[in-house]
Amino acid sequence: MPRRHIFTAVAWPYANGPRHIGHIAGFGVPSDVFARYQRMAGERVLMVSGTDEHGTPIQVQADSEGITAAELADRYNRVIVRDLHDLGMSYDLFTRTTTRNHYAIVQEMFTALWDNGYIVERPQRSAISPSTGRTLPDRYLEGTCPICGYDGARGDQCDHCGNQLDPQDLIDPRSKINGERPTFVESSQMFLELPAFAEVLGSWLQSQTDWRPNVVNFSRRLLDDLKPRAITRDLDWGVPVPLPGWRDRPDKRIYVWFDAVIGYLSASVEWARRTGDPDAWRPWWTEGADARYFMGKDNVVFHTIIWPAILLGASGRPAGTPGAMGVLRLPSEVVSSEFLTMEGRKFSSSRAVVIYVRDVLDRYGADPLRYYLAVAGPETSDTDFTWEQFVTRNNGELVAGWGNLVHRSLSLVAKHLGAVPAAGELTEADHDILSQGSRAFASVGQALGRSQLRAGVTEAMRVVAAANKYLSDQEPWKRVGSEPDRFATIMHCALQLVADCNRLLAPVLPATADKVAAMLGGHGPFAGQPRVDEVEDLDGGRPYPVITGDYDGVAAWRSEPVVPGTPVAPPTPLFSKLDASVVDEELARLASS
RNA sequence: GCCGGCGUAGCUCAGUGGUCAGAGCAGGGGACUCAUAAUCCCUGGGUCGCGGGUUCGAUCCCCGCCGCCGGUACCA
Repeated sequence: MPRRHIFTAVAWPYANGPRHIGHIAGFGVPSDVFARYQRMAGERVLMVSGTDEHGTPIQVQADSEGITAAELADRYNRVIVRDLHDLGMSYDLFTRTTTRNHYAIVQEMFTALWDNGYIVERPQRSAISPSTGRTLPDRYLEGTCPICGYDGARGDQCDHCGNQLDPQDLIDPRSKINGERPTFVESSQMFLELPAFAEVLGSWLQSQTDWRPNVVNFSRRLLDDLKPRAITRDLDWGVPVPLPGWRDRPDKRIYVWFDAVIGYLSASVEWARRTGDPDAWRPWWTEGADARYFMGKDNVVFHTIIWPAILLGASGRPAGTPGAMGVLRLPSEVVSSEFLTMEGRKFSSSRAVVIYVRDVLDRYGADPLRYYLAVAGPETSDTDFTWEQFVTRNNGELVAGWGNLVHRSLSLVAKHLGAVPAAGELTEADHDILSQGSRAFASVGQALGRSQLRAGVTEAMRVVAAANKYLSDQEPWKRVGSEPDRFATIMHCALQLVADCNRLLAPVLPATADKVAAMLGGHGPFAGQPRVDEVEDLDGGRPYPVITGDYDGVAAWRSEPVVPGTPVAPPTPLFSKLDASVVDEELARLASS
């Protein structure tokens, strides 16, 4: 079977701070498990992302710290790169939106849309901060609600009475940033003509029968009321507008969301250029490829409406001619996760309801976190994270389930045999357990290929449990001296199951998988691990770190026979049992931070 | 307000128009000792939110209600 091209597009984390585990649960673990599975299954995967660094929030935060937006973005780009690398995210390229390559591609796409008539200039009335001259987004506006009189109404909506508001109607409007009264100024902005794509988007969405229902339903409703959307702002931090009279203006920039989604394309191009073949990205952007996009549900509108509209318009659809990037394929699936809540509350950095990825990695390691988020993450509905469940899953499933299977099997072999034994005659029980291992590749693979992590991991862990039961039933430790042949056969089967389960779990537990593979006597790459490279900007900009990796030669998604005679050393524990006091410690951290 | 989702054993969740509604964990009992007191077996426990309706029959379909949550795109 020919290898398919599978584009794995991972939502771009915003570089205004460290990421918390809710972010990772939404875009991180699901995308990486999917990509790793597809690579093991033999497909050609291109997985890209980067930090999203433009926009008002970064500008505002930089101002408050007395540094430039670029300096702030540099800082958090580095923090996020380190977090995602340590989490084991196997990007082919994790870059950023402040590269010259990205600027160029964004401008190409803008130009293509402009040439096809899908971008038009219109006056727009918007709130401007008098002290900076910058657009003040609705989220930074507050005032008294003209409908109910509530004083904390946001610019676009009153949290008290729930009515949608026009910012200009706010009584006594003020900036949340510095309290000043905004001025409402009419200025020219560029608008993306979303209504022109309504019909094409409608039939495209209609044809998606196997997406998660929440994504399709939500998107179809949006189509009913599409309006042109401003894609520029009065701001000096962002990609310049590539038009005469606009290009050199210091106060007009492309809106952050327009440029951020184009990152999927620019990162693909950057990856290709770095491989030495500037066109190498194209096979992942043609109709024959599979293009999966992973994100939290707050990003759905950008991936099912705005990004497809950009792709369509720049490709000359529904009318026009393809731009410089050619005809670009639409997402084949938009995979959205719901939200993770934290001990019953919504994540909120400002209210210290937050668990940072870095802290979990440092204290408990990447794989336990990946495992938890894969098996108990917000796959189909909002899901609560509790430390108690984290500890319970870690101890009961990783330590006592999978870790124990590996440890007891390898201990017995190392102690009494020193190498993988050959199997003698197989009993029915032997055949049965071996068959459970080999058959699981189909069922677990099907689940992971459809981004059903919970089902896939649960199925793999069922095999782990069956193997533990097999050992308990066969009681090999009673046959060491009395029935050496039977002992060898049982242990051969046990090691085969360890090897099989290790592959089944490798997409979720890549670091652990490498350890187990090594303990079974393997050499060379097994799961494949990312690395951080410091690179030069390809077009003369500043250097920056990227996450990349060579994932060729990862273990195959099938049962491979263990080889008799391979030396087996005594194992070291794979996971650490967590004391119940961890729960109290972490809760205390939350409460006091 | 509008749109959507959820409400199933103590906890976290799965599930189907029809034999006794399931899993894991927690609880109770037992076996074993290779293994990080890990593993394995047995077991108690549920008006499937409430009230109607459709149907021979609904936890799963429809309506209403209560509760919880999310979205409401110029917040990423």
